[in-house]
Amino acid sequence: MSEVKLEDIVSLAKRRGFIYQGSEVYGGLSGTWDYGPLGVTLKRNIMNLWWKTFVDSRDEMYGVDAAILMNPGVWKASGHIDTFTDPLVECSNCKGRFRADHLEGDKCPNCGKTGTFGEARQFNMMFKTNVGPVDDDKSISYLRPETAQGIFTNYKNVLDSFYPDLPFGIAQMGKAFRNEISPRDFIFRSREFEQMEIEYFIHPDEWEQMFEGWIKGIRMFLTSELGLPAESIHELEVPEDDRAHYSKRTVDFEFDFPIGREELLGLAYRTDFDLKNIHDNAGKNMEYTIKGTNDKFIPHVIEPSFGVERMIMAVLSSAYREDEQNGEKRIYLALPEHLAPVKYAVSPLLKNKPELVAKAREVYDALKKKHGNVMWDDNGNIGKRYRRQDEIGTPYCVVIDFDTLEDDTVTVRDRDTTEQKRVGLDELVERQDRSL
RNA sequence: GCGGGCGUCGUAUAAUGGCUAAUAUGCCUGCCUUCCAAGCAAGCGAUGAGAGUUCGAUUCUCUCCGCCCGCACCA
Repeated sequence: MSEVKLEDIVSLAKRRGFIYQGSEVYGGLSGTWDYGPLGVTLKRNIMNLWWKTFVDSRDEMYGVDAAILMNPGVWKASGHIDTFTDPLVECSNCKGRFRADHLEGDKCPNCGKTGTFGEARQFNMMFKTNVGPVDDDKSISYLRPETAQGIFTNYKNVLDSFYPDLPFGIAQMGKAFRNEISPRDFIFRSREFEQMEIEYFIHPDEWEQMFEGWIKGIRMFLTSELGLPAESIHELEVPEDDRAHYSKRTVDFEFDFPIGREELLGLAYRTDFDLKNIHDNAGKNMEYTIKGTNDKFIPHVIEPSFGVERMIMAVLSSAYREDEQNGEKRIYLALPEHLAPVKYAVSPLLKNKPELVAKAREVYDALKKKHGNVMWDDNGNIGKRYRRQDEIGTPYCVVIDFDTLEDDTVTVRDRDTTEQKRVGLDELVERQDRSL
């Protein structure tokens, strides 16, 4: 399973309508990806599952959906304008480029020459744009490089509307943009991506136990909900040197991707850094008063930050299977049933028998009405349909044959075992599955 | 962003400075088919974009775009 190659996933994703290169007909645009009919469903299933797990099924969570364009003051205060701007210098000898603030002296780390560096140039990883019709310095804004700030800027609004007890959290899913120097590895690092983030507001005295609680919650989500194999998930305690300056503890959840072990999501204790910024810079009181007391303080924050595309890549690569069937290679996606873009494929055993087709249509309509994500498939022969559905991860293929006409039972074929069971129609339609 | 490699139907591959760019698979239409890519027949579908050299370029050259590998980057 660790032998899954990224190119196999990319090829399947394109061939079967999950993920295409962005702007492909115009030659593409580096770092962008488009989701096809199956991909968008898979993606939404994952996002809905996350929302259901961390927001809908909890009492202390609140959702928001903030604007992508924000007042540039946000990015000044957050440090993004300063720290996302890396001064780069170029060596005139070997043409290598390096971050000026990472160099020791004027010796080129590549070719070893000294005194070959030109002037440092700024490179900002935020996408800059202009708000309003006038293109001048005053109109500059940025596409958000993270969704977190849209939560912090609404912290006060949520307080005013709900005044929840601590601890409570605000969650958001949405697009973020980073002008990466080199987007790579399929959807793993792209310039436009989607985040799912929570800012969990706590009393500072409780941060350690809250942090542990989030570690457990995340583990549970990755394994029980997303169905990722526990042995492929690794928790990395990020050492102080590698942490953001405001973070007192960060744990990266890493995953064994086809491209190697890489970060899947991050969990960071951000202290009161962000709210304090707003408190100090925007002149707004961000303090929280414990109800019935005069105990006032700026809440601290624990931030789980998920990348949607990385979840998708983890799910796809851990679901990708190849095995042998009658001497032929069989490719299938062992997706958890509740994530699969198509849950049932319905076929008449034979396409040229009108009574079978009519009955199959009935079954299809009934299942579609009940479950939504059901596909009609009468292409070629039955074996071909099975293989086709295997590749897109459809857990169940329902086949209507001559017996169905007699006793209202159908064949349900299982994707992973390829075994077939005879199931009553009523039982199938009323079957409770894990809904999203 | 640097260095190297690469770019041919949806996918995977082949070939060529000159006839209609080939094969498999896929897709599609018809026939057939009583459970794991069967068969028959017809069809669709590509030289990434632009410029140059040339009588003629998919092939050679250049620019751009994109992909892959390494370096760097990944707040």
